[in-house]
Amino acid sequence: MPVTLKDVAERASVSIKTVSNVINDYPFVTAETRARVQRAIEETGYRPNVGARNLRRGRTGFIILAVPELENPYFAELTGLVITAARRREWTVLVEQTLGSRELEQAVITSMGPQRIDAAILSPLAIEPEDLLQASSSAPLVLLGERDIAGPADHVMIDNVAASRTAVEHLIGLGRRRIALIGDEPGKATGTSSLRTAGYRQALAAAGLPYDPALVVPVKHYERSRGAAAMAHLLQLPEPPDAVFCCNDLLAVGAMHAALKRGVAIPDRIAVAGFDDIAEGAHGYPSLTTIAPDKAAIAEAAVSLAHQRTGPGRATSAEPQDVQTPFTLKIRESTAGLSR
Amino acid sequence: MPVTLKDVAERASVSIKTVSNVINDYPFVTAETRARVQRAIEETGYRPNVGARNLRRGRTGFIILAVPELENPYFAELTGLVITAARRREWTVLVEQTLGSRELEQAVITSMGPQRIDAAILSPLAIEPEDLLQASSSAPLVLLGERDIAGPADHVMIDNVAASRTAVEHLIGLGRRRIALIGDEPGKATGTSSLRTAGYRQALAAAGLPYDPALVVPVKHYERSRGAAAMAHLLQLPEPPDAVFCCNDLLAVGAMHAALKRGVAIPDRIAVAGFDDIAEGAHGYPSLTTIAPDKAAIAEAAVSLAHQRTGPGRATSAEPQDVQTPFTLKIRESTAGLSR
DNA sequence: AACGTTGTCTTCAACGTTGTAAAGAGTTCG
DNA sequence: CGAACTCTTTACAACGTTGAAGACAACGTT
Repeated sequence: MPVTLKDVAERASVSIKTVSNVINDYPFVTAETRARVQRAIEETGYRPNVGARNLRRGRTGFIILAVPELENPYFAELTGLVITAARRREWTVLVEQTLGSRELEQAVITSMGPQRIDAAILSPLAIEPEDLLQASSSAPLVLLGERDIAGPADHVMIDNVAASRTAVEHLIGLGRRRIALIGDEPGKATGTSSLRTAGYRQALAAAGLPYDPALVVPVKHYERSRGAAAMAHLLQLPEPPDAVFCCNDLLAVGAMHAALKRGVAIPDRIAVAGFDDIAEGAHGYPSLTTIAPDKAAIAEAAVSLAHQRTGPGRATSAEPQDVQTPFTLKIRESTAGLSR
Repeated sequence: MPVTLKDVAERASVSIKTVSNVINDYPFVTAETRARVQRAIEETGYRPNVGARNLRRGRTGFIILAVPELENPYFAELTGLVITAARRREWTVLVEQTLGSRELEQAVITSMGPQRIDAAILSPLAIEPEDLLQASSSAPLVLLGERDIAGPADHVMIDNVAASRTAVEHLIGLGRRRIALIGDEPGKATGTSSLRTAGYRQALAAAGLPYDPALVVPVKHYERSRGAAAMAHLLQLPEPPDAVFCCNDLLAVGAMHAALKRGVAIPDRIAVAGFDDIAEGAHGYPSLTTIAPDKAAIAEAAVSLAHQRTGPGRATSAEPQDVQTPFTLKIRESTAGLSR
């Protein structure tokens, strides 16, 4: 039987409300009663029932974090950071996996889950701009990723174009001239892949290198096996590339595996760079050069935006806000070479 | 403003309770009223407030899943599976990271988190047997891992001894004779590492191979860098091993990296086997031979046990239950060799 | 001495839901 | 034809909490 306010109140010989007042730091309680109540709380081991409290207060204390899948280490890491950031604001995180399904993402933005929530943070893959408009009436929404979709949602992002340009510039700086890209998604005009592809093209153009569509390999899904297949394809071209920029680290890991399996030395014959900075890349063989978004900053910004929207002054900032978080380029063996 | 029972009731011109009755499939409702209420529910878009419902029902609808860290892909994957299994039972999962801290693990087993919970599933690292006894009064607890700790908790496990014995037997079957182990934890008499070490010793003994303590490398933490350091140590021995069994895949990945970096061919000069079957190992270079626990079965069993304990007949099965889930050995390039 | 002020504590109602019990409307039966 | 039954719906209270407002005492002010 959990201890309730009633139990504490009886033990301290005060009303339930006085105990509540002590707990909520209501000022007009004598030091004497406060001490007595405090003691009763400790003796009984009372802990508030946040469910009941939030019912009364008209909030829920929950936010949803919806990511494509926890199996992707990038999202696993981000999830851990969001949980930590949310706790600082007395929020409990409900983790949801959308598996890239448009329906599941719609369910998140319209707050259709079983639990009521104060806000939602979504890392979108499949939703379309029109989905976003329907969601206006539900809980505040924070999207992770560039604002290429108009709609009533805050955004947290890194500058994907600049980041991928930085990565490709690094490859060019190494003297590479035939640079491929793995991770284009031809069907999608919006979304991460199009931005990263744009950065790739910008870097090529700035260096006066030709854009060769044969070197841009589309993938269906950002997972290791697709990266491997893409690399296999590139290696059998008549003129294979001397460097590959992969739109995320999972693709890069798969690509490296495929290359090594065929005896292609990395970075000697092909340099590889990725995006996300997952631990797997840092500790793989060879270790992976990559763009490292500041994941802690992303988590903190997302939770903070959600918090602002749910606070009392939410009317004031009706305009959707954008927050840009920093990134760095981490140069490792897959481009810089092995240090023996 | 969320829709409540009251809104639906007004629209259907019935009492709140009748709406509740319809929702809960109370049999004595005429088809006519039921239809009218159903329509009102659809028109208003009513969705029950599970928080209020569970407050009234005296349950919470939450279980805690506490894992060391989501960054470990094994736990990330397991977490996803537990969330799915819990949803089938109308449970919402609260994910907690213990980071191997004894205090945080204690907090889980004594239900000290902010939210009330119906049950807890813990993958323990640091708690000691005595911690478990204190927890008897709180929510039902399911532990992931062998019952080497007595206490009032259910257990879900694979046969760690048999599993590691299987892995080492595989190495022996390849003709390896100096087989090292990475991942011993000398201080801990209980826990995963001691069981896996035991399986290792059994396999050696069964094959008539000597047990050489110099080949058993302790680590502080099951992470990639520790595996790399351990492998570096093994390679500089006067008589280095020709195979290594790592107590988990992260250690194995780190170990392989360290070996490859030094130009040691895998599996030609050293074969490597791991434990956990994380995706990273399957797609790394070379791909990792490993023990694959049936993670879906673990998740399902854990949630199912928790469910039994919270059901109405909880008194009947006062005895702690153990469930053993299957595993398989996945043979890949790190022992079988590269297929070009 | 009557009054307002201030501080301290309590009563009451409500958040959204469901279990209990009772009320109302037929039906069946002795 | 009243009693006993069945079916259907409703009123009420309660889960644990907190905001609003009230009760009461002690105090200072005119």
